Amino acid sequence: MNIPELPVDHDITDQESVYARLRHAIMVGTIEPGTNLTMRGLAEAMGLSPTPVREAVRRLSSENAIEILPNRRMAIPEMTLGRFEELVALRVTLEVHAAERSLPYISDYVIEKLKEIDEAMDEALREENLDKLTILNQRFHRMLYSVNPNQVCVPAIESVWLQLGPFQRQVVKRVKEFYKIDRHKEILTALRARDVAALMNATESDIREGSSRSGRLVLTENLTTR
Amino acid sequence: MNIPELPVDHDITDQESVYARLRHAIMVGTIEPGTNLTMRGLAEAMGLSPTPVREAVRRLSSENAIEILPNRRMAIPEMTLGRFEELVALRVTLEVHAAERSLPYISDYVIEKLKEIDEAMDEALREENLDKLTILNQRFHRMLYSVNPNQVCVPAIESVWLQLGPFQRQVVKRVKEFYKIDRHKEILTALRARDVAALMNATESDIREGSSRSGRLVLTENLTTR
DNA sequence: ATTTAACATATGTGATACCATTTGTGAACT
DNA sequence: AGTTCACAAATGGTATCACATATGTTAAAT
Repeated sequence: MNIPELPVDHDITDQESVYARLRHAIMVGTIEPGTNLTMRGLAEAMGLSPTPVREAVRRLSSENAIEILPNRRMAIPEMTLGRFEELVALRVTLEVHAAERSLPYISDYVIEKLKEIDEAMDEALREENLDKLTILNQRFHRMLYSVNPNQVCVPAIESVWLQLGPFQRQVVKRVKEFYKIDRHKEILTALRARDVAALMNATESDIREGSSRSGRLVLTENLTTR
Repeated sequence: MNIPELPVDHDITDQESVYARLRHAIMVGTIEPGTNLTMRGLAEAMGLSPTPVREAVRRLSSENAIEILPNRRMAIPEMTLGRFEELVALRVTLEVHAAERSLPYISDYVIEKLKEIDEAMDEALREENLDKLTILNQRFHRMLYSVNPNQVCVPAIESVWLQLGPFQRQVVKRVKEFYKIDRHKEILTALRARDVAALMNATESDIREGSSRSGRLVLTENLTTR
């Protein structure tokens, strides 16, 4: 298993750095669904004792990113078609909600920042750098929702991202086949016009086209090939 | 501080029992907003070493039920009017979504079970047993959303409950002043009729009237008295 | 009397040790 | 060859200890 390192912020506890590393790895899909994890294995892989690893893993289990089996062993959950549909539906509901409640707080400065992220995404797409694409896409959405000063839904949204993450890698390869219209451009237009309805529409389309269709295809293909 | 004990399920780890106890205490509002917590304090209060307590507390911090301060100390977050409005709005969105997606899986058996819970709530209201009322209300909603076999939003919903919990105690006393129409009866009627629109409406009204109005009043009163 | 400095106490963090349980392996048996 | 049993290794769970940092307190200095 390959858990990418992350820039080490000093003055951070080991537990938090393990948490950040695992979270990142899961979110970009580095760890395959069904992978079994062990405290000691992870600890050794990161050169730490099991103690901080346990705390990080427990946190991720509470975010439903890691599944605790009845044997007290841990694994990255498998994806099923039913669960996938529910997760995408929840993602749409949560992100449309978050976008709607962010609009009143949007500034031209933030719109400019979002445009820059979107341009970087175009480049990542040309380079076919899928990890980068995933990260930037999440950054785009997170920044939008975070302009709401009392924002409370990003954690819930990220939990959904975490649950879709391991499955992401299989899906993202297909994105180019499906993602014809750039919905981020539509989101930006809606933001500039302060148009709630258009914003909600664009957000929903972005999510649906970005992963829903291709994800469903991958899952149904897997079913037929088995 | 008073952290109620919970029925001890054997074959459960200490970490999980601490987690369950703290979670329950927070959710019914036993612990006041702003309370400072310490690992060793909690450990001593529960007769355990700090290790399992740390893991439980970390999980709750990832669910935004416990706040980790920059000093590495922990506290139950204070409530503000802005955060409260956001939490209620998120609760409405999530629970309306969950209810909608549960309806197709509803059976007469479950409707009967829900009716029983609702009747127990009527009794708790007569007895003015507010803790029991809170627990039963949560059980009612959780059971409804859980009939969806691929359900993935209950954890997100419970995270919101956790964040509203500490503030709950101040609010729930007022509920009688505001909660005139029994929306649970409306929910049951909508379920029996398999009427999506009515179900979503009743769910939203239930949440709004159950806590939103009285909560906002408490918060604005606090602001003026300070 | 107020502020500052020094010291004692309390707290969070992480490594280690020990135990119970589970998993893995290999030999004996059918 | 397949199954079963016994033993070894691995793993999770918790307590304890050591260390660094933060907090609280007391005494000295202004």
